[in-house]
Amino acid sequence: MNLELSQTEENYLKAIFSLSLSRSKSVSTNAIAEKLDTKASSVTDMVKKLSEKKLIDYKKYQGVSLTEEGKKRAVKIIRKHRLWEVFLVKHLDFNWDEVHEVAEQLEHVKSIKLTNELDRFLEFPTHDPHGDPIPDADGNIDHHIDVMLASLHKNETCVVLGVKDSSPSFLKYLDGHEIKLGSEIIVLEKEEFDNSMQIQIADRKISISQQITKNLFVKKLGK
Amino acid sequence: MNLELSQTEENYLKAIFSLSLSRSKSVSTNAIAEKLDTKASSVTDMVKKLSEKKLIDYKKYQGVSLTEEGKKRAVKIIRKHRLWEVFLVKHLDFNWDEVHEVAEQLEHVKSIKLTNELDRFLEFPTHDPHGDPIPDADGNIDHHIDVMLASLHKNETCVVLGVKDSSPSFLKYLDGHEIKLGSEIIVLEKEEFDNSMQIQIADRKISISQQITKNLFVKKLGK
DNA sequence: ACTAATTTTTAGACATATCTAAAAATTAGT
DNA sequence: ACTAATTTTTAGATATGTCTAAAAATTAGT
Ligand SMILES: [Mn+2]
Ligand SMILES: [Mn+2]
Ligand SMILES: [Mn+2]
Ligand SMILES: [Mn+2]
Repeated sequence: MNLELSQTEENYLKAIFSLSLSRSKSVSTNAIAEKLDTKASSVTDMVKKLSEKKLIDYKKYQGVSLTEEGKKRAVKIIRKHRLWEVFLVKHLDFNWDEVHEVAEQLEHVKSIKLTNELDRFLEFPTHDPHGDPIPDADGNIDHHIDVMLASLHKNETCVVLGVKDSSPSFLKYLDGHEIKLGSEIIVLEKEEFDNSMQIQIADRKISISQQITKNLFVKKLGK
Repeated sequence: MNLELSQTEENYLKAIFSLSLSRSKSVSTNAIAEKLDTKASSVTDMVKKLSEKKLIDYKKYQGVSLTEEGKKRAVKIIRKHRLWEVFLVKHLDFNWDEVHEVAEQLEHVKSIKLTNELDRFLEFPTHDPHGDPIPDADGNIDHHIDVMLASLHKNETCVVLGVKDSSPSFLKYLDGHEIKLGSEIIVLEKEEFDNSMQIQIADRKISISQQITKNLFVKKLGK
């Protein structure tokens, strides 16, 4: 039994981890297939392999969940992914919509020293460029207080903490409207009809659709 | 025909490149097998594949050599490898004997922007931690002026520019004797019998074997 | 030039990871 | 509870990269 995982195996663990956060409980074969853009039959094969390695619990037709060891491995990969994203934005002049693809590769580099030294070099960042929390060296990870902008009411004020969708197209949309992490938003109007919002951000008033408001993590501001 | 090369294919190109520098002309199947710690039969298979991709010239039983395109690819990988080594030593507190293994992984990350931004971030270094020259973005590369310490005579003085062998064991030996890039060395004696040398380095006098003197690139100092 | 040693290639096998198509199991609808 | 739709698994193929053992070609020695 090989302790070193292939990049593919690591990607499966990460996918299962992130799927169990939302849908909780056990994760279906199809959900994994969709997330990884592969076929259900391929997932079944891999799931058997990871199960033999005791990284996931799997019973035929019952879906899968990560074991403690599997969870540990997944968190380590996520830690690396997010640290590299911080590096790319802070030091290599990448925009937040360009980092994901590169971090997908960097996250598989195996060296504990590399990860921890990178963490130190970056001065132990707590969040990545998309507002996602970075696990510490022991695997502890803060979870999102998932308040979406969509849940706010007229006249409430908030600050943008993160994005749920971090696809380049969404991030470019936000860039285009100068919505960034830390931006303060006031909800001026909320349309009953399509749930779009009229908001004030800095000194601009704009209208954004529910597609947008459902993908922005925010913190409500007292008052 | 896939333009993206696998890590394995990249490693073959790099191996062939470095073998053609020393032995020049065409590189033998066995030499590649030894360099990559694999079997001759595996090399034959891969060599056919790279030949189909027009990255090497290959005729049965005649050995191989890189095409222009193959050379370009090899140099790009070497550029990445060496830039990452600089990063690890300068910013992540790695010793020069720890970087190679990690750079072997990092060199395969695909992103031209990543490479060029890293180069800028490092302020366009010309040499890696082992004294090897770093190709520029256009693939231009200085070649070693390969004067080895072994070729010097009694009373000649030189400065250490690089190491030929960059195995951890050799590098640790050098650390143990405080021999670094930039160290000035005076040849005090040269033994006829075993070619070992008595040298002066800083204010210490030490004796080093031919195994060592044959693996240190130096620049002679006028007088 | 012939034989022996060495190098290189081929043949056939195996492991990983993927796919399509068909079969089996589960779930949903009435 | 039965049937239909959906999900999941199996079976069989393909592609990559590796290996051992045997065959073929080259090179070296006399
Ligand atoms: Mn990402
Ligand atoms: Mn991210
Ligand atoms: Mn190296
Ligand atoms: Mn080096």
